[in-house]
Amino acid sequence: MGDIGMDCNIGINDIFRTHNISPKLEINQDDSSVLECSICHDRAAGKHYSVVSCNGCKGFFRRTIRRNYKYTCRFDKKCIIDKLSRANCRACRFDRCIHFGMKIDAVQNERDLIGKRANSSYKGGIKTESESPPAKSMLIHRLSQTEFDGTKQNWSSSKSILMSLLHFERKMKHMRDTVIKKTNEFDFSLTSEHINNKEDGRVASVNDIFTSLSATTELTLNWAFSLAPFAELSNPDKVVLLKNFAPQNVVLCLAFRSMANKGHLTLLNDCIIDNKTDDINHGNFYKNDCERIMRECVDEMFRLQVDDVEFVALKAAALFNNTAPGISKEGALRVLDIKKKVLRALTEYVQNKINDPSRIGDLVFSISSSLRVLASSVVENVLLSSLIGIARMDSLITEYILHQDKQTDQDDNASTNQDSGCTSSPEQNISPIPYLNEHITGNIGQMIHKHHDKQFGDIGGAFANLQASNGPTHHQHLQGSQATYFPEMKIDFGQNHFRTYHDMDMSKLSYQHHIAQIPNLMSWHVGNGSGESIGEPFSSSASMPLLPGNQQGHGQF
Amino acid sequence: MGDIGMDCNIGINDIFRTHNISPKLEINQDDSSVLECSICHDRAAGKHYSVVSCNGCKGFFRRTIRRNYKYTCRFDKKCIIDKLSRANCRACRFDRCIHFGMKIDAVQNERDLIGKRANSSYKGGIKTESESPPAKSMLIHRLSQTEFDGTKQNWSSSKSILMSLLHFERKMKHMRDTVIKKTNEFDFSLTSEHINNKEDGRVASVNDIFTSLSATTELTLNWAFSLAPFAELSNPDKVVLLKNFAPQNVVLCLAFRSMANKGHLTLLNDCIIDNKTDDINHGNFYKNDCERIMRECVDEMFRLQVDDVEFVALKAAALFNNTAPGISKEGALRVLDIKKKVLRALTEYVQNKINDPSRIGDLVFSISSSLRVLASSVVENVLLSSLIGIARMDSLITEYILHQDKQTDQDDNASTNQDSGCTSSPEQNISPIPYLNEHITGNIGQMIHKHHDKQFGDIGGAFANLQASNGPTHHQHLQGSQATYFPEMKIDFGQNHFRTYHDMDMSKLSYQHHIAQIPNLMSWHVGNGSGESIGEPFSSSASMPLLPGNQQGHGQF
DNA sequence: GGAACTAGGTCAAAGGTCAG
DNA sequence: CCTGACCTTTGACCTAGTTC
Repeated sequence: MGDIGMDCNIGINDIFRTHNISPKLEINQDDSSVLECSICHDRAAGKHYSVVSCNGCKGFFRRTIRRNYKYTCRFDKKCIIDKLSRANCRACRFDRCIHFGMKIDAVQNERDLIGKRANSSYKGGIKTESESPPAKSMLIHRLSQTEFDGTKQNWSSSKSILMSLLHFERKMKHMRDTVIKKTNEFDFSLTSEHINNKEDGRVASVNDIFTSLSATTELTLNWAFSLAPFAELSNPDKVVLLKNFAPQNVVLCLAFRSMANKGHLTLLNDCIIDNKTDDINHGNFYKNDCERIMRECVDEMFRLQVDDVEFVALKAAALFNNTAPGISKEGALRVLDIKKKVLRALTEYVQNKINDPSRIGDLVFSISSSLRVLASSVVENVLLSSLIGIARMDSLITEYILHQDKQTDQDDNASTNQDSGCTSSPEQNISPIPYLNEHITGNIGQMIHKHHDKQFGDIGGAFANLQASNGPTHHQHLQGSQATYFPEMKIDFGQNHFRTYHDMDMSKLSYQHHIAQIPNLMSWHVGNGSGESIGEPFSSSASMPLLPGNQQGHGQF
Repeated sequence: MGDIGMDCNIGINDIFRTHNISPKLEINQDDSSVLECSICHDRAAGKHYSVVSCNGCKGFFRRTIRRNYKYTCRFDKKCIIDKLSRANCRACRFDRCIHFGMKIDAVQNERDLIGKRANSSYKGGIKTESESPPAKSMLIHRLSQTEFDGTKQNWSSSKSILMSLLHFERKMKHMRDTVIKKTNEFDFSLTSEHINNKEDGRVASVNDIFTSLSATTELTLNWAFSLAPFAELSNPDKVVLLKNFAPQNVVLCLAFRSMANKGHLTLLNDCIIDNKTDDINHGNFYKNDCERIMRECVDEMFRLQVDDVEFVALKAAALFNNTAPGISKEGALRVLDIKKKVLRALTEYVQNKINDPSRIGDLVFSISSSLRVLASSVVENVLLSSLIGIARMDSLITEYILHQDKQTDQDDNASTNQDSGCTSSPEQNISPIPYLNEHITGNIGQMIHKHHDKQFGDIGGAFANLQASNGPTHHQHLQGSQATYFPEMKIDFGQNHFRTYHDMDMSKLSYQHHIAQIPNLMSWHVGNGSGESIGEPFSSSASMPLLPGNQQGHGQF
């Protein structure tokens, strides 16, 4: 209390000053929620005792003065005062009130009881259900309505960071249906699929999987671009971060969404992937990933009971990855700064939330350690799905999950009908960074992914020779109607698959000789269920011991 | 929505806002004011944590959450909870609290003191404050002095955990030279190598790389078995954890050892791998991994200035992975408990060491997020090295890095001369867990890794045909003395390589048809630098745009 | 008169206390 | 040590007085 003297220059000046600085400008420009309490960074409710402050600090100051409380800090007078911790140390909170200029004299004496609502009308009438929902829904309404214009986001305090993240998370949720609907217009699947219902919901088809993947990616982009610190990065850095982050986000969101489930994953469009029952549509192709994501991520999230705040913070930490391959030096520094802030906010939140000193480490370690490795697995699956011809990809998946730069130098018309709005903005100023897709972790994946050589014909020929020299016994499926991914091969390839080839813009991405390396996979995955697929390369059940289930057995094998 | 769960979206606000949702509906519904506690039917004192409840249950719930108590019912989880018996079974009482909807998130963190106890006896807060500074400086001192004998290990307190870990870390360091010397007796390399010195030290040969890999693995096993909580696990669980951990540990130790370096990695035997200059021995095979490990791990460790304590704690957290594939349920629980203790110890250490609230999150996130993905990349590299014939593996690498179960039904004598003492113990009681090598993350790697088919001869033949059909121009290096990995091929394979084949026990692991799929990779990686390597499959610099640097240009290409 | 502010007050539901 | 009756503080929401 001794330092009150410093701020005792209250008087006529202050009265004038209040008016002069009146922040009307900000208020009507944006929503009032932008104003932040000087003392604790909570949302302010206007000026109180000359200081922009929240209701809590207002009441606290009034009570303190009225009742002449004296506080003593039990620590070293440096307590952090934010929304979560402001009640922890009243001495430091009051210090801040004084420091930021709350006027003791502005606290008036107790008034006469004005209690018009004395005990009867207020309680019964007002609070019964009819009025309390408006109050709450107003907040949510305002949160979801408020348009953060980027300049107004406050990323300085832990609290405001988490609030921003939560806000935009909520916003993305609202966009979900719209995005899914739009994405649904694109047909990802290349095979006819059975619709399959279980007690938990509709079992995901290949189309469902890729629709959810694409929609998740679109939401991810929207989300990232809403975040002020992200928007301030250079365009190349934005792309680098997004490419690095998008696959991880797929895993993260999938896991979080599936947290409460028992034994299945719930896709963005509410379809489920079950790792227990066999799936006739995708032949257990995704089961392995599914099992891993559940064991390493979903179960861990469930064990930890990860909440919304922790989820958004981990998400942001993964986005702002200062070691993302290809990031600029300045970008790395800025990104690191943000990452640290986010993780600091998470730490403070977790430690305030629960008195469990092991939680922060457990949470961060358990989730982050599996995130990238799972993401890389998912990416490889997607890559395989496209190579093998299970599904075709839209531009979003191609660019942000498979990390294939879009090029426009050649004729491709198949991929033009499906540009999703938000992708255009990040793409305009991209410099040609040599990008390593590190989600395809190892050498094998990377080799398949990266090499753009020009020996298509050569390898294609080698491949053809391989087939020829082995004779029909082992590889005769390649002569069936499904066997066609190489225009050069000229072996009865159907229109359908030719289109696939173009849709994926594979001619520019030069996976050709690698495709040549996985002929078996092609026949394994393509065109089952039609009854006429020929030549399973893994001809006996013993040959595929690691894909359990009954994907053998269709056709005549 | 259904997306993130309606009740999960507790924002920070909600912690303080719970009381807004307070419709007094129940009041007039019941007679006068005799509200009844939902949990124990005692007289309620209003709503608490969203549930109409009595003061007792309110306080009980708050204490349980605050202090993170875990209860176990001694009976059959059906205990009656009423006013008289509510204190009899905490587990069932807490169950009812949860069941009737008490919100964990509504429990706030501790607040400032309000009452009278300030005068004398209260000890909260002050106690830890005054004791922690000595603990900090003393810790390191005592850690470096204390001698543990294994049976006396104390894993209950944070301090003692870190001391144990530091102690055994130091012990491993002392064993280094011995282990390296022993490992050196085995010749890993299959090619003649040039010895190359740079200002920083000797450039690692292939032999150096695998010697260090094997020696690191051996030290890892020794280290793990020294740890009391590890030793108490079942043998199968030990193996599961070690297989999961060993590759990560390779990355972790490599990065930590190289932390102070600028631009190169230092192997266990002090040789260096430089990612800048070309290396004629391994033809830049490892450069990509090297670059990634440096950027994602070494640089981050340097930035964070990770110290010994933090290092050992992260190591232990990675070892005690409760989601390791194949772990038993009981094992997972025990391992989780240890992991949490370790991470708690790390958290406390970091927060005592430095007043930087962001550090713990930054440290754990930055290191753990890249660990597994890097490890999987290294594993794939090792796998490729052995498949391609760059090097042969000893039993340690085969088992703990490549995760290939040893089998003894066939004749192999080459691997008997190098069993390293500690490996025998975990192996005796291993039940045949189907083990998925998750370090080879994606489908591509997993397919290569997992399929045990019986088509060796067939595919081997296919491979031979491929070589033949391509003619000598492209693959003729395979006909050099190094070119022999398939006994069936009968192309001049030397005794040495026959032994390699047996060492790896490849006949059981059947990578064969996949090997057939990567012929190009072999010629790319093998045997360049000798001046006579012919037929780089990636023939122009434009063909490998994603490996920046100057690795093109050796040989005549 | 009324919109915008900022004093004031209210009270459910957080918190803490400390004998038992 | 935990319990729980009892007390204090908090802060979202509301009213009212003042100014423009």
